[in-house]
Amino acid sequence: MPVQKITREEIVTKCVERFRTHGFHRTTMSDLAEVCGLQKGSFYHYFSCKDEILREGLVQTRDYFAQHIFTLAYDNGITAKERMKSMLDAHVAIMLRGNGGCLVANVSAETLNTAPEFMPLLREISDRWHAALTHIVRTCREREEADSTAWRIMQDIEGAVMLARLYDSAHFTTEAVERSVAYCTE
Amino acid sequence: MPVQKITREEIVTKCVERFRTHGFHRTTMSDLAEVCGLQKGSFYHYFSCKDEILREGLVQTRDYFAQHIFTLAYDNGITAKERMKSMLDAHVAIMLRGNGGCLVANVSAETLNTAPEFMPLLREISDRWHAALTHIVRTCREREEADSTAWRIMQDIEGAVMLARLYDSAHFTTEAVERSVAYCTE
Amino acid sequence: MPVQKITREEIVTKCVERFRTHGFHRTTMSDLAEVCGLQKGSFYHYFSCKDEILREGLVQTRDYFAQHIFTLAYDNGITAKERMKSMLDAHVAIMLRGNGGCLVANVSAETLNTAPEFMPLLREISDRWHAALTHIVRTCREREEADSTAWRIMQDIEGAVMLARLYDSAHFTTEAVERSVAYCTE
Amino acid sequence: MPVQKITREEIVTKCVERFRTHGFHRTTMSDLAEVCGLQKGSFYHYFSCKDEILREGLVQTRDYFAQHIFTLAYDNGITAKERMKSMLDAHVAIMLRGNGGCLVANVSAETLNTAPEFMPLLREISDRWHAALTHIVRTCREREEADSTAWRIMQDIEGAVMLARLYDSAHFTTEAVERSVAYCTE
DNA sequence: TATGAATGAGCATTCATTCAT
DNA sequence: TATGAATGAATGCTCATTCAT
Repeated sequence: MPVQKITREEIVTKCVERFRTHGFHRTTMSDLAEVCGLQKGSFYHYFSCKDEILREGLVQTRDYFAQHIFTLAYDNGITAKERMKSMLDAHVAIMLRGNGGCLVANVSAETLNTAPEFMPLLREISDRWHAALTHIVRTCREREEADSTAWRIMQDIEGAVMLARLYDSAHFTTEAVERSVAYCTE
Repeated sequence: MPVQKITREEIVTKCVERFRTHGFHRTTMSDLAEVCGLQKGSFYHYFSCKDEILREGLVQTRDYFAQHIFTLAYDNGITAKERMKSMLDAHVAIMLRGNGGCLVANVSAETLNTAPEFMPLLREISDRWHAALTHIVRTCREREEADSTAWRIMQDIEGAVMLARLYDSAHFTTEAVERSVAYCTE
Repeated sequence: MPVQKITREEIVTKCVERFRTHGFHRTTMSDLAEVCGLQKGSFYHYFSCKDEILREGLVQTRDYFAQHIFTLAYDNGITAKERMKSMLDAHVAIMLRGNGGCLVANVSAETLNTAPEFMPLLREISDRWHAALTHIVRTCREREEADSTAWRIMQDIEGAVMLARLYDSAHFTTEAVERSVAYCTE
Repeated sequence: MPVQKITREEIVTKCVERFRTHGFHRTTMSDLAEVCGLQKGSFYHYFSCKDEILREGLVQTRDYFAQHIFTLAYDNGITAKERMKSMLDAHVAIMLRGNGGCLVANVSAETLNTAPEFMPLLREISDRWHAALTHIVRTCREREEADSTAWRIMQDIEGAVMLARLYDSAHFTTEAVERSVAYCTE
């Protein structure tokens, strides 16, 4: 029996990273094959089509963030400020990797009007980020204000990531994180 | 000669709008032809390639914003608050048209890593927006603070537009504009 | 009335020269327009199609050679050697111009199997060259030998022009002309 | 995987034959596909572009001639006359096949001024032919004379092939071969 | 499961030709 | 006569997908 070179999960990870940095439509199945060290034809044993790879990539991203990033918001051992900083730093680091930007923002830009089937997943990732931020901000704000502050932070970070890519400078995100941390009094 | 059906400027306007709402790579020359009421081949009388249409679209957008949107920042007859509101309202209205989002953000997402030749134009549009915002904020803030506040407003608006598309709701942008106006005291 | 910028004859001259140096199929109507300082559409007032330009170019070439090159063979004031030399020198100079090669050879290569309608004209030019050479060689050879010597000279010259282009060196033609002159024993 | 219908080598053989008989620019990818019994798109598994097919065709031709035609010049078992005759007969038979002419001459005519990247390969084929001819002629001539005689033979043959196509008659080549054989005394 | 040759619809682009002015 | 915008068929090429092995 042939050795399984690469797991389905690893394939999805590499593909979604390529989508994030190079765009969905600009990435060919050949690109994905090369990135994964597979042959083009082999992909169709794992996935029925290119769209499915993106769909699964979004699912994996949603779950990864839920387990490894957004959980930082619920760590009761540290202060709200500390949680905010560690969570956003981790998130931003992923977004800036390879100057690729935010997967949700990029996929939204490419698909919202032409392939709306990805919208629910994109919203889900976004919703969970919002929930994590709200949870942190609730330590020092009323429910309603915490809710809108969380959106505001998301907007600030997303805008910062966009500018960080455009101007090739991390200071936009650094300051956006600082501002976000500052919302947490105490 | 056959009557000119459509001016070069009109073509660019229609094409760039298509790029904004449907993405550059997802838009085919056939799409553009249909949008403009021309045959595919006729495009090559006006432009040497698809990239050139985008490039010219960005130039046109830059100039349009410089003349019709960012000038609102320099209107001395009204207050800073009023200028901020009218400028951002006009800008946001364009971005939300057809649920297409921000041209600069969308084109950046699609091309920054794969076709960096568009970066200078994208930055130029962004720079001019920043200059206009800075000019307004200077009425009530020191130079340095005005500068960083302008970036912050841009991030807030860009993030708001992204969320407005994703959630199909204008309240993100409405509130971002309100917040931006509120930076202007008096 | 608009000034006639360029005569039909001049147009044909410039076009056929382009065909000779760049090939018939590699030359576009736009190329021809540029070479002639005309607009593309204007060509169709002079010629019904691209093929017609070539056809007329071959006719013009045939007549030009008959009047200006091959007549040198019939100049009774000078020796056979001198006639051979002056005629071939003039002919070769035209062939090597712009490293373009022999029009008849080039058009033959491109069209003989795909557009045989040009064959009669190509043969006609060739026939007249052969007749001129035969006339010179007859001064010192029997009819039959003169005839075959003329063909032999043509082959030598055509091959020399081909090699002169390939190796970018005129010595092939120089020597072929010398050999041809040497056939004439006064 | 689907059985390989045709080897890369067979594809190149069929394509280059088409280029020789119909010209490079007059041959479309659809023509090549039809000739090879493939779909247009399938070609791009083997070659990156049309030019590459020609390039490889020239390489294959160079190697084929080196192994099957020019080697006849070095056969010590037979006389120089016999070697000259067998080599040129084989060569000419290939050139006259399908009334296509000489590949080197035809490709030179079409590409020397517009796509000079093929020149080195064209020269290489020509050089090897010259070397083979020189080797034969050396049996009865001094080095320098043998060298120029070899060029002379090439010119005679190339010119003969051109005329054979134009007049649809093999007698030009037959006599050119006879003349070439006659250069070998003894 | 894995391959990679093959597909065929579709892409950006070219170009000879048309035609209203 | 001259234009040049417009055409549309055709070109070289791409790419997601299929499938026999």
